[in-house]
Amino acid sequence: MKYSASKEDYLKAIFHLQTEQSMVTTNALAVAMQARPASITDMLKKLKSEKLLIYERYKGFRLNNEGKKIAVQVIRKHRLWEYFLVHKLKFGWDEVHEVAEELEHITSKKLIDQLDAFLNFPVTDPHGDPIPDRSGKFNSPKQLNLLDFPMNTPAKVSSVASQTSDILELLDHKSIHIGTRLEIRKKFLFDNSIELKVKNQAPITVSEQVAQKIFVHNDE
Amino acid sequence: MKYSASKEDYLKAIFHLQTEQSMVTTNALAVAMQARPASITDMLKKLKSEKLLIYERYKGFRLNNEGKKIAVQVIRKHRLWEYFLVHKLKFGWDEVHEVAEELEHITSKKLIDQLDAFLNFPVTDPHGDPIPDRSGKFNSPKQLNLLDFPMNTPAKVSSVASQTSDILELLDHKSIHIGTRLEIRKKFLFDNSIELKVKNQAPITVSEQVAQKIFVHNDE
DNA sequence: ATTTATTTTTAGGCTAATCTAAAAAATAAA
DNA sequence: TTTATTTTTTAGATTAGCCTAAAAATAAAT
Repeated sequence: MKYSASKEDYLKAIFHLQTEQSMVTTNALAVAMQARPASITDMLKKLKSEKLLIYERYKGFRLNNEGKKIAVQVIRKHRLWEYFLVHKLKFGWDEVHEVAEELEHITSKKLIDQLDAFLNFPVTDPHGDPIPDRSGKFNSPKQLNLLDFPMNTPAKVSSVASQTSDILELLDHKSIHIGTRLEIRKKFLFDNSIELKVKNQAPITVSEQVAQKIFVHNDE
Repeated sequence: MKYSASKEDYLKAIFHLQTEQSMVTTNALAVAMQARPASITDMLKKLKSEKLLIYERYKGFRLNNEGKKIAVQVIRKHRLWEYFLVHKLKFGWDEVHEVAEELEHITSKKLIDQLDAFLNFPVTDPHGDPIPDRSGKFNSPKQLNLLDFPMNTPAKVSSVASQTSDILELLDHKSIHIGTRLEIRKKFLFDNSIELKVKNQAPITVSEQVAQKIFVHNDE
């Protein structure tokens, strides 16, 4: 249950890649890890023999549950440390990444749980990315129209579930992009349209069809 | 100006050993590092070629100024993290060492200086050992009878220079232990006895013989 | 459906930090 | 002062994580 910093970095990188492509390729990981493809293959064999991922040569790979669990814990540590650096040590949000890359490999479970409590269980890091809780559950993105957290809670756009130029044009026109912070102001039962407030803008309304395509997460 | 965790550990261990014996031996370091003597010799050659210590084969070794400087910075980091763990994350003083062994190798200078400020520039770690400041200066323990800092400055017992049961009984009776905070109230020139104030206690007086055995450091 | 290009893997090396076993130097003892 | 003991160093391996260069498998193009 103890992995080298390097292995943890691989698991984390694979985790991020496999949310985009369900099968990850050697080359993609080589780019992400800034390493040569041959090195990736070496490490894949080790991670496979430790039963952290499924992998068949020439066919790509993906984490299994065990691998995901570890990756998520590393991500949790990374984001909690970033939060600590910004909110307690007065770092700028743009200068915390490198330091967190080191801190995320400290192994004490107690350390990270106490840190979490000390920080009051934050749900988003300084870049707005969700911080998984100690059981590994993310403050997971939800469709804007199905949002269950209360009105006026700050939310942040994490993805758009359609890449058709029609919806992108619409969102672009309303200045809604990945990362945009917004709040729900009102839901109209008549047509399930939603009134939103984006910072420094007049309130805008989106239809149910649009809201279905926008994924947001809690961002308090 | 960047050294591996392993090298930092060697420098730190040598630093501690050379306060006791001015020339450190391969075997002594092997014991301290829990490694075989052959491994020590290997590393000594590397550290020598990096100009961190003086070393002649078969003759022992000691850190030069550059080596000491690095060792002290590692010790500073270790002790600041211990302080953080105890005072902010509610660790017990007896469970912080291992975690600090990892944290001390994080390389960001800014991190450690911001942490220092966040903690309000503490001068002693949870074990009562002095924390060097950012320039590397120690708040070093002094014999209670030779104390040069002003009256009523809070001081903290860092060690007792004798383990005979006679003196331990006396100190125990007066509730003076390692870690006890006290202030000097008065020095009597007649017999060099000293009047002390320990928190929540009536003032007490100790003889010169006792004061000589008590080492304290500044603890404001 | 071959040929060509790309991707991935294998084969063999390198470095840091460790180890064991054996040789050499220093120290202690007879 | 020679011999024995202890300490230290050398010599040669090992492991993790990376590399380059070449071979093998897959994918793309004609």
